[in-house]
Amino acid sequence: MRIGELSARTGASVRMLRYYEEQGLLTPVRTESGYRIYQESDVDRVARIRCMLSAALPSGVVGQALRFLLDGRAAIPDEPADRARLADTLQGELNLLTEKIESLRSSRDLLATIVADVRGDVVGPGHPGDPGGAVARRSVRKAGPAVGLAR
Amino acid sequence: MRIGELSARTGASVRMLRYYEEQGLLTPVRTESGYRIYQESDVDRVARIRCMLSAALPSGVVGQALRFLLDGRAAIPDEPADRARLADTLQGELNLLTEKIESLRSSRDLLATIVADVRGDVVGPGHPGDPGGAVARRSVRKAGPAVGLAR
DNA sequence: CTAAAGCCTCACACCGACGTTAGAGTCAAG
DNA sequence: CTTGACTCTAACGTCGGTGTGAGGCTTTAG
Repeated sequence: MRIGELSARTGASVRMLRYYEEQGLLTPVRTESGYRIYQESDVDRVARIRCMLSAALPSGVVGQALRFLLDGRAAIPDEPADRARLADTLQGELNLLTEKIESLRSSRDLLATIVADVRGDVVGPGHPGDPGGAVARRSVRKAGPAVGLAR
Repeated sequence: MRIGELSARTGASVRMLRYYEEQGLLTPVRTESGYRIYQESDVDRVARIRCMLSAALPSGVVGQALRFLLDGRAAIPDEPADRARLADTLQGELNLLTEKIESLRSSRDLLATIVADVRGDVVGPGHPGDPGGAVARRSVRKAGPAVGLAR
């Protein structure tokens, strides 16, 4: 497919797709006239890219991770030494990714606490028309630092 | 404490601390001569700010979260309608964040299996005493940029 | 008192991840 | 063949988060 279709199917702008290519995250082939031709699998790939970039992962990490996430074992070298090096590299990125996830989880938990407070706590005395449902009422009363830091 | 000490204790540059203030995320008092004076609690606060910013949360959300942390329930609007809107906004961010986390986790898991694959092949059948955690085992032998990261 | 260290406020610069525009080529349909 | 949608490259603009000075006060140590 060409870039317009990929854009439509992924929600990424044409500009973003070209930018990803510039960064080595996508490598479409070209027609004689220079048009980019993408594969079906690139739809998936773009989704991954956007997810990882939106999590503020360095594009180098994104690129490296993508090569193996999407190309699978085909990219595994034969030489044992090469494989060892590769494993270490990937392990480093794995650790980065894990850190990032922990950081995100911490932020999410903090956000969840706040949401619960806003929804629940301040309901106040005698507010008849209030549709009480969705979220539990009990939460932080004095608004202390209820959430720990991850780091 | 003054800005230098806070910088040293948080690892954030002086520039960053001033920038956070500019964005309303920190509100140190000033001496007569204009020096910023921070509180103990600001150490924690900076850690939270950096955590949330590194998670690429929208600055508005960070600001609201931080305002909540600073002012406690005082930051929650009185008007039920305002509260509802705020809660919805935050809930939306919360959901987005949760999705992002799930997606990243799936990427991480995939990456983990690949690493295990590569490493497992390298290590061979019997390797009992190997603690899976640390990396630097039998790595970079020939050295050289086999898998260079851009940037 | 004086020098060094620390802090202040601009203010310009940079990088990543885009948006936008301009000018030109390509392609399918009428 | 012409038109209009699509694509190309190239370049500049923007915005958030930082680095890096310049020039001038303040505080602290000797």
